[in-house]
Order: sequence, then C-alpha cells, then structure tokens
Amino acid sequence: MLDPRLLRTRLAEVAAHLARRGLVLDTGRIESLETERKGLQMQVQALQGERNARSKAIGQAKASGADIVPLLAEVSDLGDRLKAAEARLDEIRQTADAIGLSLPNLPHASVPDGRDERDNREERRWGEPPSFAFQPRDHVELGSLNGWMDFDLAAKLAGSRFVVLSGPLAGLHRALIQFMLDTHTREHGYTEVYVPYLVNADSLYGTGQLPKFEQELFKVPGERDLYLIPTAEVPVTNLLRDRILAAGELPRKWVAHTPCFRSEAGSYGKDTRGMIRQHQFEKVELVQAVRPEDAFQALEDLTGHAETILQRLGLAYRVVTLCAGDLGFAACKTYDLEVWLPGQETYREISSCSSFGDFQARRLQARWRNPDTGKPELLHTLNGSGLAVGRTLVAVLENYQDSDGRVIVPEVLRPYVGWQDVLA
RNA sequence: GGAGAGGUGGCUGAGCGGUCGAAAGCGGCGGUCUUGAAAACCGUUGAGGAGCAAUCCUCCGGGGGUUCGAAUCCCUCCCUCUCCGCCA
Repeated sequence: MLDPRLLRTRLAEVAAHLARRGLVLDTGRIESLETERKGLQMQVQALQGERNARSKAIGQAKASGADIVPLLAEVSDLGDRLKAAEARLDEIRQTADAIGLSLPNLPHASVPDGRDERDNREERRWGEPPSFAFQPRDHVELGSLNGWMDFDLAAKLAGSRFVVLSGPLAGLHRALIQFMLDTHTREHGYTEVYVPYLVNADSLYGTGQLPKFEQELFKVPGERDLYLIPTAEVPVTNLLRDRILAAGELPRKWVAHTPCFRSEAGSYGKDTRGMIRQHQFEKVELVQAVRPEDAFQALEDLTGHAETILQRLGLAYRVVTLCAGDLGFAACKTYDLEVWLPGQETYREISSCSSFGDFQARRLQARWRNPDTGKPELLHTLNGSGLAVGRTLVAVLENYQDSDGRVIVPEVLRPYVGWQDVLA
C-alpha cells in the first residue's frame, strides 16, 4: 500500500510515477473523494466530541444528584445524526481504501523506463554458456530417456503442469534444496524457518497477493478459507505482521524452503512443455527486513546471495533490472537472475530479487522502533528466490549432460548425493 | 469430535456502564549516586488520525447491537489455551 499521505499531498507526483508502469491514475476522482472524506471526517469528529462532552456532563449531573431529564432531551437526536454521518464516512472510506489497495508500488528512480520484458536492462553476465559437440537435449528428453521424469503419470494423478520425479533425479532435486539452505544459513547469515504452506487471507493482503491476484492462487474451501502459498514470501514476510521490532533485532534475514502453488491462470499455452511452469514447485526463498536506509544495499546483497548458488553450480547466468512496466505489483525494484538453458538456447528466469520499500510493511504494520525518534516506523522488506529449485534442476540437467544423455553431478552437490560424479 | 477457560499497551496483568487510553509490575528512555558499571532511588514512557496551532477524534481480538454514555451488557464470528477422545 502506498502512503495515504502521499496520495493526499503529492497526488500529481504519484500519478507521474505510476504512469511509468503504464497505469493511468484517475486523479480527479481521488481528489474529490478526498475532499468529501475530509469534510465528513471533520463533521463526524465534531459530533463525536459533542456526544462525549454531553455524556460526560450527564454522568456528572447524575453523580451530584441533579435532574438529568432535561439534559437527556437535549441529546435526543444527536445519536441519529452521528450515526448517519458515520455511515456516509464509512462508505467513502471503503471506496478510498479499495482504490488504495489496488495501486501498485512506485518504481524506484533507478528502474529503467519500459513497457515489458523486452525493455529490461541487462546489468551483467556471469559464466560462459557451455558449447556441446552434439545437439544438446532439453530436460524433458533427458528426464524421460533415463526414466526419471514422468509428466503423463503426474497428469493421471493431478492433471497438467505437474511432474513425478523418481530415483536419482528426485535425489538430486532434494540435494539442491539442501545445498541452497546450507549455503544461505552457513555463509550468508540467514536463519532457516519452517512455516505453514496454507495461509489465511490476512497474510495474503499483507504481502500484496490479495485482493488483486486471487485468480493466481489455489484456495482451499472450508470453514476457514485458507490458500496454498504461491511463495514462501507470504508466510515468512508475515512473521513481521503487527510487530514492532527493536533496532537491535535488525536486519532480520530468513531463509525457507517450501513448495509453491500457483494456478497459472493467466498463462495458458505458455511454457506447457517440461518443468518450467508448474502448479507445484519447490523454492528456497530469502526474506529480509531492514532499516529504510539499508534497503538499497540489502537488495544488492540479497541478489548476490542468490547469484552465489548459480556460481557454485557453475551455471551461466545474467542479471537484468526489470523495467517499470514489468515490475511486480508490490516491488519498487527487481533484479531477475536468468540462467542459461541449452535446451532452449536462451536465458530463463530462475530467481527474482525485489525490494518493496515500505509497501508491504504498511499493509503488514511491520515496524521497528527508531532509537533516533523513539517512534515505531515502517520497516523495509525484501525477498528473492535463492533459487527456484525446479528450474535449477532443469538447468543442471541441461548444462551438465553428455552426448549419451548422462548427467554429470556438479561438484558442490556431490556431498549431498553420496559422492556420485554421474547421476545414476 | 466432546467439555471448559480466555483474548486489554513493547511484555505480564488489574479493571463497579460515567472523571478509563486504562491500575500495578517488567521492559525502554532521562536523571541522582558512582572513577565506570550494577543495585537503589526519582522522573518519564501506548498506537493511529485531523488541524498552522490550541486542541480534538479513534483504537481494550473482528463485526453488529443496547445506551445520553461500553474495555465493562447482549448477539455473532475469529483466534488461543486446558482436559477427554481419535490420530501422522
């Protein structure tokens, strides 16, 4: 959520920033709502004040034994007037809140202009895409050739966009998770957390998935109405909800491995082959909560932590800054890491590292006590994949294949798979 | 699934329908004392909003109701805890 004060006092500026996302703000409507709100609120507060004063007087009169009947007559219609004014104010508030919740975050000044992924800015490349003396297979071929990956079987169990992994590949998948968690906890200072995979609506409002993106979630119907998490970002960031942290507790750095569930409602026909876009996938997620002044550096650090995994695995990748038009709803700045996939002969997203400013913190009421002011102030939150496990598995298969369709195990993973050098 | 208890400020925890944004303790901050620290003592300390300001308004799990007036009474929903049953 944007700072409501910004919307009131610097509406034109906000509109200009949002225009970079390709969003046209109806400033006239917002201004007239605001004018109406202000008038009504002052009216309501005046009536409330009058009610309080008169009620207090009645209490005092009663205590001193005076006759309160005439006093009661004076306030006879006050309640009704107040109730009517409150109802109108409530209506305006709801409309204004709905608009507020629907507005995305403002892009950071360092974010390039642009409409979609074609306008993203490449920052750097790491590693060389491997060259093969043969026609490299994609992960689907490699998986089925070895009998490790079965989409038909998964379709029987659950439908499209699921997979069954078996044997050494299932083991490698697990090894990747372990390797990522170990690296982030031992070397990058993150605390591992295990969290619920089902969350309530409040949590999804907090991180910005609701109310706008309900169609991308799997809802579990029942008396409780829970949702399967689309990313660990939701439960982990919500650890901060309605809390005031002491300055000494910052920065908080959490890492969590969870499955992620996405309906992929808007992507029919996109990436239908293989494991790239699934309804269920594993991800190791990095989440940080920092002081506002540290957020910019924290994004660089967090992105670096994700990059470390790719580097240790020896996978070529590039880093791109998302342009304003491609930015996610809650983010003010995002770096995507894209790994080289020989099967597609292209770089594909494997991690997305974002800074949210105080956008999520405001919805979450996630605060810290600033020792300089003594006041609770909003935190800044960040998160990034470190990494998407399914896509990392794809990358390892395709980059480490030989001409016979065998797969070499990257060295850093060997301790996790019984020291095999070839997957078998 | 059955029975019961409870949700109050950063935390613990009091609170007859009226002067209660709320006792007390802890914690925090400031001070006295001390070479310094601890202890002790004194003072101070909830959050959000409107307004240039004086000041005013809202908030005691959420929502609704009764009342001139609700933390306190009623309804409803949510959550937590304890015991019994079942169970990975």
